[in-house]
Amino acid sequence: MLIKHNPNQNHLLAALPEAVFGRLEMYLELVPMLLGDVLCESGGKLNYVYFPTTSIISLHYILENGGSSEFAGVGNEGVFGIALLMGGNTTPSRAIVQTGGHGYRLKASVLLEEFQLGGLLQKLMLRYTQALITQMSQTAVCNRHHSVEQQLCRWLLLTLDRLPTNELTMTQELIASMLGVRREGVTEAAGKLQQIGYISYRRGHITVLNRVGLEQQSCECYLVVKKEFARLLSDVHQR
Amino acid sequence: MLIKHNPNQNHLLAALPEAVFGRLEMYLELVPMLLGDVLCESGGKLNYVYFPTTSIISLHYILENGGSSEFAGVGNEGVFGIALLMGGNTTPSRAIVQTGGHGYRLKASVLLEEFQLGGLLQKLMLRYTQALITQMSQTAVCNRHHSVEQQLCRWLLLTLDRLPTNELTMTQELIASMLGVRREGVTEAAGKLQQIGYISYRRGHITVLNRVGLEQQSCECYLVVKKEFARLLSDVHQR
DNA sequence: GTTCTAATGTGCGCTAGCTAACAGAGAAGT
DNA sequence: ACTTCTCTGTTAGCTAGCGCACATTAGAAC
Repeated sequence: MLIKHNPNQNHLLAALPEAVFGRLEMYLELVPMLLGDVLCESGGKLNYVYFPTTSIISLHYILENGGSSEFAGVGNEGVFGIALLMGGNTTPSRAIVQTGGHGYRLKASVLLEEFQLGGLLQKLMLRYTQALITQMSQTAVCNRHHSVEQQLCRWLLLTLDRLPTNELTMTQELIASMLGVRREGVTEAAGKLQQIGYISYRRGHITVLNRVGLEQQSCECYLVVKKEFARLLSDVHQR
Repeated sequence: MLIKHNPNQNHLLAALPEAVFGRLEMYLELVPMLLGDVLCESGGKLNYVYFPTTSIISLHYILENGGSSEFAGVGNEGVFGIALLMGGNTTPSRAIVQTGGHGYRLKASVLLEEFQLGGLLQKLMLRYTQALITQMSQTAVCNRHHSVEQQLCRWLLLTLDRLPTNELTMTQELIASMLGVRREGVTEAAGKLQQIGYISYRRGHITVLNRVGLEQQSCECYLVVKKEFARLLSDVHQR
């Protein structure tokens, strides 16, 4: 099975002007990213930034008592490793591969050098940073106010937007740890969504049957995030 | 009553090298910031960035159903208006004055111009952005996992760190809208804290009597945020 | 096919926080 | 002093989600 990989599968890389991309191209490494891979531990040093193409990265915080929650996700629309550009080198959170696939990585120093030229790459990265901020703040509010079912819808939709198909490979246990709720809570919510025919699932695989339905069942948070990403990153030039 | 105001009361302004500060100084406007002032509506245009000195700004998101939650606060350690530098010009959130006082504002274009020089101001702003990101992500996790009482402690401590005294002027109603919980929930938690002697309050005024106690009662989130701010912004040169 | 393991289904008691309604008590104005 | 208004205290159900225990079953491994 020969799959064609291409940096342009990542929207940010695809949005770089020819000249910038040319400078970076030779340093881009295609890497397989397996489910569960930890790209960066809490407080760990970041040596690379990652541009997912077919994979999805989840940004988590792990509490002292073992609990955890995702506060942002990164798929083919984005990049993981922003903290490097911000000058922090690390973060108190953990980055883990939530959906296996591929991505391109770039040595920190290479990206940083280009960033400091202050050109379009810088602009693009900053725009993306703001989009990420919106995602985080919305997650904070959503965690406070919305039901597990609403949050599951939001999460499914955001994940779906990053994948080429309408099927995701994902156990309920894993989803629960993303949302920071009990596995049983996810089972219940997912069961409900299956009953009304919006999704169907079997052991580790979820297929979305009715996207519009999910959007209606979801809280407003999904659309807020989606629209903000579109607003911030729509006017960036695509090669 | 003559209070001496000084831009150096804001830590970011104070951290600017002489040369940079010199370029900005003439554009800095001292402005009173009154409790409840809305600096920026959701989706509203940002014309200024604000460097609080004695005031505190709260970043909120207002839900369709009227509910709301703070996802970050900005005091004398920071600046409001980062979205301008990120190139977004606006955000889906609202910025409101949570504690009245003063601050300095700067025309967006002036700061942006200096930012684009790529010097120390840029570095400082990016560092601060990362600290803000930590605050937001921690708020997201905290909202999911911790009790109202723990969150109240966290919030009191973060607010206290931005004020010169150990008294805050703040009704329980207002705190509740910050935390995104019921007013009664705050009454109960505050009552408990008062009973064990950590705070005392009367109609709109809260005095912290035992800071260490609060830290123990609080969830880990307070210290995570505090330490990350220190880590990211400690090595910046202070004039 | 058989076995075994991990994923899912379900039930039960419990608690935190919510809705709602109202009582008491400072503070501020007249 | 008196009124008024806003803040705080308190109560009584109610519900979502939790913790825990255990049953069931799909699918992988052998």
